[in-house]
Amino acid sequence: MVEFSSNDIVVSLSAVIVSVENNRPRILILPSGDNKEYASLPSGPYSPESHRTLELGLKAWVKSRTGFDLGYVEQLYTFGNLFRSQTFEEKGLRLLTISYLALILPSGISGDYNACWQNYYDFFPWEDHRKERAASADKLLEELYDWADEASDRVRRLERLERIQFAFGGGRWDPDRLLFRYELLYEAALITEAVRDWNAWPKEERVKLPINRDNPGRLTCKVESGIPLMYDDRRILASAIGRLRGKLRYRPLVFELLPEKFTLLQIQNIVEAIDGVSLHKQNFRRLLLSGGLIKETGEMDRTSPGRPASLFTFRQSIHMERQNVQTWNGRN
Amino acid sequence: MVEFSSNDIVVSLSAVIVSVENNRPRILILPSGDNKEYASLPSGPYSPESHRTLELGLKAWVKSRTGFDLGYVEQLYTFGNLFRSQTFEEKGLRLLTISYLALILPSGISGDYNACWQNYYDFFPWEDHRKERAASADKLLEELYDWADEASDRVRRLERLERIQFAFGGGRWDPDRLLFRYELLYEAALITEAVRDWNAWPKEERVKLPINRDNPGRLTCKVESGIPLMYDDRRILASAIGRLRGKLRYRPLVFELLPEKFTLLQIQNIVEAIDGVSLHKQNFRRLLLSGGLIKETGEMDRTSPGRPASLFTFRQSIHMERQNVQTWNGRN
DNA sequence: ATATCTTATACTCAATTAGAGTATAAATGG
DNA sequence: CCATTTATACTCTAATTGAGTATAAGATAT
Repeated sequence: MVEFSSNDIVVSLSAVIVSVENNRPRILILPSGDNKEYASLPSGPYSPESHRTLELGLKAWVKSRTGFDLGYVEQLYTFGNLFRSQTFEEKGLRLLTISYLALILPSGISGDYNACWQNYYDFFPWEDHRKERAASADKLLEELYDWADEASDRVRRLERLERIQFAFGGGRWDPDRLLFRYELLYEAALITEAVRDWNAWPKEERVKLPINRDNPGRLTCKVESGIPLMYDDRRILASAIGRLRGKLRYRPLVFELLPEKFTLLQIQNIVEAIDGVSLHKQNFRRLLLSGGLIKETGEMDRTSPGRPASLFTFRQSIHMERQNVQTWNGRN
Repeated sequence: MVEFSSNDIVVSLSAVIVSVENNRPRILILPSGDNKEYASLPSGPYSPESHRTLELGLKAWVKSRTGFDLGYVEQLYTFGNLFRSQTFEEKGLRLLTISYLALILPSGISGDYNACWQNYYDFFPWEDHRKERAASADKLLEELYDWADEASDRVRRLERLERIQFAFGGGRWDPDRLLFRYELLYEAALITEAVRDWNAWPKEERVKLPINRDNPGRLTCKVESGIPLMYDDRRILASAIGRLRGKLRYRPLVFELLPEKFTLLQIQNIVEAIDGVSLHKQNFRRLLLSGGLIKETGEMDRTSPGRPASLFTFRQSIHMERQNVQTWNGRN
């Protein structure tokens, strides 16, 4: 048997906690302040002696940092590569981060905690296409084309163009590709963190960083590319939102974000907020009704103007995640 | 900042390495022997000082244990709960396992390595429905109904029945629910590991184990429920195969398991082997041809009897994972 | 009361896709 | 020539999707 030694590994648990209020998708962050330069996701170290499972560890940390009791929690990805967290690595430690996605109902934050809600489009301004294609998407696209032009040879240039096409969709805008877009923008040094990370490391290590832009210093604030976060927290956030968008399409996750009783428009608004696109109302309705996941309560919602809407509940019978594929592709 | 201490955590990397040969889906395992009671997945501890990334660490271990250079590798899930690995936990260590799925082309194993290929239906005999519904599926189903009857009250009994329905499909058999089925069988103590784990722990801890069968000792070999593996390796395997099945449906992963040039039947056979179901040949063909992922080479395959088949290659242009949803639901 | 605004809901229609099957083609070994 | 095997083309129907139009039922302004 091989000798196990892992004294130089630090395991941390990070949470992307999402809720939607007033058509705004929000996540919980711990703001920057004092000596902290960047805001960060709620997180804490995993300690086996106090936590029976990883998930319980995560919940305990989130509770202690934000006051929230998490319900629906899903593990996402474990990050462990080099060049993620300078402060740890300088001490010879490797940071291993297990990331989680959590969905909760909107609610306030007690004054005891230094956490706050923030619209996640503040971090990805190019992602919100609900009213119209986000302006910053086109600006970033221009910058990406410049970046493609800067490639050292023809093959590399074509490869960059192809990735740009895939990410920003010659044909259709695909909300699920959020992470792919983020990583492309990072590599093109259009994301603040890319430049920050590049500058932080000694010269001889720089080539190993995942930026291959020839002049990474040229990111200035002329392009709106969102608020940076600590370490690679924005990447973790991107992977979480990308996953959430994808999963929403084939699993009944929306109900985690809805009250006991809700109207069909409420569901649609939440899905649209998360996906950043507008949907065809009548078809969305048809899909929901045929899906068999919800049932009418008989009650009416009269809080909004216009004709009152039926209130629905979701069928409790579906404890199991229903595998029913539900798609809502009809754009508006 | 909170004090980080993780001297009591052991991080290991485990691989589920899949290839398909002669319509048999196989995984690489390290057989039991000497003082090892159970076979296990190839794995090794993560050591930050030698591995830049988790994935490189995994590849290095796999190379050293089996001689294989992995190509396509995908991270799956990180397991870290208590009661996973008695040997570690007795020493006060918590085992954290990051699991990976790898796909490779079929090839032999050099005599230098003590690894071997094994059909994965040996571990999940109830999962192969290609020729007909697996016989063991129905036998296990009967046992599960007994288990449901043993529930302490009516509500619990109904909940069990519902889960059984969902897993073994009143309506349709869903290959993707492999993990769900495995966990149900484990809980009903129809999986050898369940009984092993239950017996291994001191009495006062037993209630916390995820088995709530009233008499777990009654698993005998009267039901064929597959070969057990070390620790929770069979659970890891179940999650890997479940994920592979699901992902195969909407991502072009099959090509990792195919040679440069292939016939359409070869693709179909691989998909059928992995999914454990039979598909409608003509419709499968139509789907592949309309998908735009493959192109004809002009050459013919004459190695099999019958009319020769066209040889295809997959379009190299698609570096990016194509998001094209390809479904093959037409059963035979 | 009536017009107007707003949202909900019902219904239509064409285009596409899925599921299942029939028919024919091109090879092989007797 | 035959049967046998696999490949491939084509048909047909039922669903599903994407995009509309039409109508209903409230609140509010005039």
